[in-house]
Amino acid sequence: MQKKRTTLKDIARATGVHVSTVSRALDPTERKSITPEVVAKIQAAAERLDYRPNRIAFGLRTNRTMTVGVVIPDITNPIFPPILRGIESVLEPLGYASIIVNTDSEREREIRLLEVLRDRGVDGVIHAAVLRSDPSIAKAAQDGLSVVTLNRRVENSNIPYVINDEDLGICEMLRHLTKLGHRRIAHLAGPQDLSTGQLRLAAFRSAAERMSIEIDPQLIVTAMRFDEDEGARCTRELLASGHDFTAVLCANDRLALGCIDVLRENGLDCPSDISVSGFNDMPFLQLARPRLTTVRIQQYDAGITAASILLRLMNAGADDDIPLETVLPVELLERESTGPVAAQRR
Amino acid sequence: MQKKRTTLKDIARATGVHVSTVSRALDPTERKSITPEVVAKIQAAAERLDYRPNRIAFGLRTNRTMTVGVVIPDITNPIFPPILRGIESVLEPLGYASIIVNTDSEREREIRLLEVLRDRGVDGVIHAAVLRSDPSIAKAAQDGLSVVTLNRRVENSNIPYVINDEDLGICEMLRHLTKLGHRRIAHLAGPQDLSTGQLRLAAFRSAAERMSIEIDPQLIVTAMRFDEDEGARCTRELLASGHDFTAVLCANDRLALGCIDVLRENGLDCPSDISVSGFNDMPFLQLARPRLTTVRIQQYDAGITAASILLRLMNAGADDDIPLETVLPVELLERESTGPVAAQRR
DNA sequence: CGCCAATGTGCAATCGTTTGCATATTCAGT
DNA sequence: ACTGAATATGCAAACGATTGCACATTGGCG
Repeated sequence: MQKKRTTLKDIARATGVHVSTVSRALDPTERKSITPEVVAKIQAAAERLDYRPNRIAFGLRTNRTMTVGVVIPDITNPIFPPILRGIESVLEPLGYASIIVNTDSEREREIRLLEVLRDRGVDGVIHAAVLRSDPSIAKAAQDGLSVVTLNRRVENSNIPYVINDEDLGICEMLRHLTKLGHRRIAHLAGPQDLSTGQLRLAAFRSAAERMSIEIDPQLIVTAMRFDEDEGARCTRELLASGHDFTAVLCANDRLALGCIDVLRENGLDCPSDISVSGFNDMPFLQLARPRLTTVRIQQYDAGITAASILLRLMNAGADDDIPLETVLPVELLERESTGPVAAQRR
Repeated sequence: MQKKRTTLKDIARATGVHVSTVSRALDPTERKSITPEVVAKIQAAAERLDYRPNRIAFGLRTNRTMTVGVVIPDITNPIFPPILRGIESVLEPLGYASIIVNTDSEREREIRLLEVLRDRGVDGVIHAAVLRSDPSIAKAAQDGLSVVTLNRRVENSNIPYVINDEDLGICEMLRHLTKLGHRRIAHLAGPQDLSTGQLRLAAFRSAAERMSIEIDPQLIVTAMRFDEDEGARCTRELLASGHDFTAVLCANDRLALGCIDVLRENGLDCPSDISVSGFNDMPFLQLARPRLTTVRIQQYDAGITAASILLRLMNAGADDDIPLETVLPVELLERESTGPVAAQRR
């Protein structure tokens, strides 16, 4: 029932020229081949009739939809909104719109949603939910779809990725804890099929080795998801194991929040009994008490960076060489959840 | 550089029938007019060639993009992600994709983004960022665009809207406070150009009247935005006014969080000195201490409801009568930020 | 055996653009 | 004034689907 919009044909009729002339007059790069006064006439008519180009027809003809897909695990996870705003801040001014889809970290969903995006002819995809080995996205990239991955990377591929300096973050955190006197340090690792989980665990191991801290293998527990429930479960496991520890370095903030809750349930105070650290500095973390010591990652900037790379990818001359890896700096935030190792141990 | 996809024409060539026959064979509602064996042959070919319909071409021909626009103030505000998931949960299975845009509550941005959405030929719009009087969206609806507003409503229009039972929520909160003995109750009102702000203030006034509680006009302070900074500012104003109060009923959670911070800065404990209440029960609120007494609104369900109504609107026979107003139930959550009025007043 | 209705398929136009090519006009140079 | 280039515009074919209509085939029935 939409009131019909004015088309090139309408303008052509109104100005007495051919529709192709109108098309050229309205296209900045083609405009030069048209007499200035007829350009003026056409622009005036376009203005008067309130012409708005039909992007669908444009898309069909040119095979460019000016749309990008953004794949994330779950928009409800607060680290993603800032990323999305970052992406939007570079893409939207250029006329791109984005379609955001949530995979809930389910492989079938991810595959299906990727199909959906391709069906809609997106010009590119920013993917913040890839698995470490992810054939579907690799294949899409192979087929010529422009793809950038964010926060994670798919191995053995030449898909550009933007990640945070996980290594440095973990390393600084570990140094921070040792400086406070901690030696028996547990690690709540993230899911190992996600590159962040895997990277942070590897970073933990290698940093410990470098600093000559002996890590009891029993003190490394792996979560199946990055959420509070898993943080709680892993902490219970840790306590049940009977192995002693004075600090827990968690692979992200949500694990840390779950961890602190369980410690409290068991009469252990954070930080006076046990220190706990997070990773990400997610939004709203400042509401939690004790305020969590964590590693800040650049969420908004990550979005900006990924979008910029995607742009270059989409408009790439083959000449253009796009950086495969971009590592964003991180920052240690010392707050209240970590403190000096207690004098008397439990 | 995309590897070219298979089209109806390819299937037609492969099966030796006309492209229109292929189209019909693949369309469930048209299928019945084609001989079963040729349907089978066509489907087999479609399968074999991995045919995926081109939605762009479909959109151009049928004027249906199977895309809806979702307009929100800011995805970074945690009440929106659940709403979006709710919307997605009904629209995505039906083949719709959504384009989400952030207005940052700026009128020009809102107008421009609405244009963007219309340019892209969205089939409908869910608008959670309208102003109380909003000509641009009213005009769009007039032009035949399907629109539903969410959380807010535009006055003097017949645009269907989904809101929460603000009235009931405020009323129950006020009753809760009075039951605790509070009489001198302040109100941190939201922006009055947003219908939630306006509705909640009106509800506050009328509920107070119904309960015969006298409200000092000086104890009503209006925020310019729904955020912590404004909550803080208004609370300072309240304290500076010198008027006495024992409770602050805030128009939303973020105002309440800002309020509590400022009270604490001034040596006032919540709830033992002053009770504070919020509204929305936004995600991550449970991290805050004291845990905030608030009114839970149904965020996910609001998304579901709005999407369902939009669907009916988009597929409306004129016969179909769509509810103009949907009011979702709310629930009072008594937590720690409200308590009995202190024996000795400051 | 012939006629008509029913059924299945093909034809071609259409949606609104873009774009390679053909054509018409202008203009400069001799 | 005539040729040839340069320049501006028009023509028409795409892009990939849908859909009203025409046509051909079949089968039933008198």
